[in-house]
Amino acid sequence: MNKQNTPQIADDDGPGRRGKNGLQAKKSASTRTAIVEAAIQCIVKYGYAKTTTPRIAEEAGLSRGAMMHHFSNRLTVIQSAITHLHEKRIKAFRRAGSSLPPAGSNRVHDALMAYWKQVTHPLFVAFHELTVAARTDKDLADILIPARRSFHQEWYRVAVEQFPEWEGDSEKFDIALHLTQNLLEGMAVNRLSGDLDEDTAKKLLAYLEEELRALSPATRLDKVRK
Amino acid sequence: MNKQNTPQIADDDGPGRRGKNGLQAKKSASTRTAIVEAAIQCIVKYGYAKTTTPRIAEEAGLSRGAMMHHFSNRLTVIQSAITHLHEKRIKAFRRAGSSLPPAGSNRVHDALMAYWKQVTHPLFVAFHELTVAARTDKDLADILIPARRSFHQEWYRVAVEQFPEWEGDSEKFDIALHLTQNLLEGMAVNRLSGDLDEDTAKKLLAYLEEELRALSPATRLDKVRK
DNA sequence: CCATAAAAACAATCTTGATTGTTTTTATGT
DNA sequence: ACATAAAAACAATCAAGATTGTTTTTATGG
Repeated sequence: MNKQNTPQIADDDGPGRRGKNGLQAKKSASTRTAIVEAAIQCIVKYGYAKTTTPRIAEEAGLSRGAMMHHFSNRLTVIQSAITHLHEKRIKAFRRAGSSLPPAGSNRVHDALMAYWKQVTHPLFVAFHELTVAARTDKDLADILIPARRSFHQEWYRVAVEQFPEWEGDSEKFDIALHLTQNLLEGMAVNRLSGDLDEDTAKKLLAYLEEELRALSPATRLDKVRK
Repeated sequence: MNKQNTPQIADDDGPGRRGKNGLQAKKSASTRTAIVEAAIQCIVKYGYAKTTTPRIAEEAGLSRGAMMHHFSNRLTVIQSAITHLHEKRIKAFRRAGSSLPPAGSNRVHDALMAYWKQVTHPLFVAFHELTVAARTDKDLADILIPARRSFHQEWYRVAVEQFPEWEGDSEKFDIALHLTQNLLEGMAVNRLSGDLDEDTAKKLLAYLEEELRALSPATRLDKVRK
């Protein structure tokens, strides 16, 4: 079941992948991640359309020629950036999930705040830029959509893991999850364009927290089920 | 490096504005709107970044030279497209608002559906594209942000007009409006990237409708069906 | 006849992918 | 150990295509 989904990009781009170790391999890997992180930085700073190869190279502190030595074309840089971004997001998400308090009424609050922190992070901005660009760029969509699916799958998994008491009521659980996702992401997007001030955001988060508590079976009867 | 351009863009771009009327003036105005609508079409079809002057001209069925005769540069086309878009949205919104049933428990439902229809319309896609682009394009932001503010102001105005019974409880009213706006726009955005299926959307809309009813003072005394 | 719409041609810039040259690291034969 | 060859990292430049704004030419209506 978990066999076909091993998207560890077979399409190894860049120069020789033969040298398993050694000084060169280390340096190469280091420059590659520098380029990839520069690309992400550019997407956040200038937007996807203006994330050009000269800009990425400049941000990474290399010549464009050197960069093209590590990535044969622009799209492979973007592809690596997406997987890099994806892994970082997943990692941050798991960390946030596992650092939730073991039990108590604050768990909903903390989880909500953790997710809000996620969507107000620059990484989300980058993903949002890519998502919008992917709407009209099939090549990009083919790379991005699997990553998005994987992320939401992981989101669901962590949520189930953190709130097992909800498993009995999958209908309400689904509503709670999708409500949270769509509202918070909508808030995040509107916040980016200055359409959502901090004050209103706080109120909405507080309201959503109430709603989630009401949807939760644990507090439905005012007692914690184990 | 810091190109500060004049914000006081005269609304009047294009060729001679002398001929107030007459056949030529009419034709000119007609081609202008054709160009503007072609620009909007391009934004929806290709995205903002790929909405280039040759593409707009092609979409409008003119030569690029003819188009540049009516609009001195690319940004003025975009500016006209934004105001055009803005007016269309406002108009559609007012129409939807005024066609709500005069009273009854279905008014919340109908209003919700009307707004959902708005955000699933291509016009919203265009606005969303522009909004994302404006994040990293100050010239565009200077044009777009006032339009957005105006629209949300109008949204608020229509909402107050349609639901006067809420005026007494402005706190809950604000929550209801912002909740609706952020959730539905978030849903609309996720729908564009295939992250929200129709089924889940329906469930979320139904859930939100319940919530809005619960927030409404009109049905506060009614027992909310659980 | 003249002003405007429309089309075409033009120059400047930018981006991309490719090619070529230079330096540094790694491998190898004696 | 060491000289030398191979490979990789890095840099610089070039040609092709696209986009933008400007200018010039043609068509058309009053």
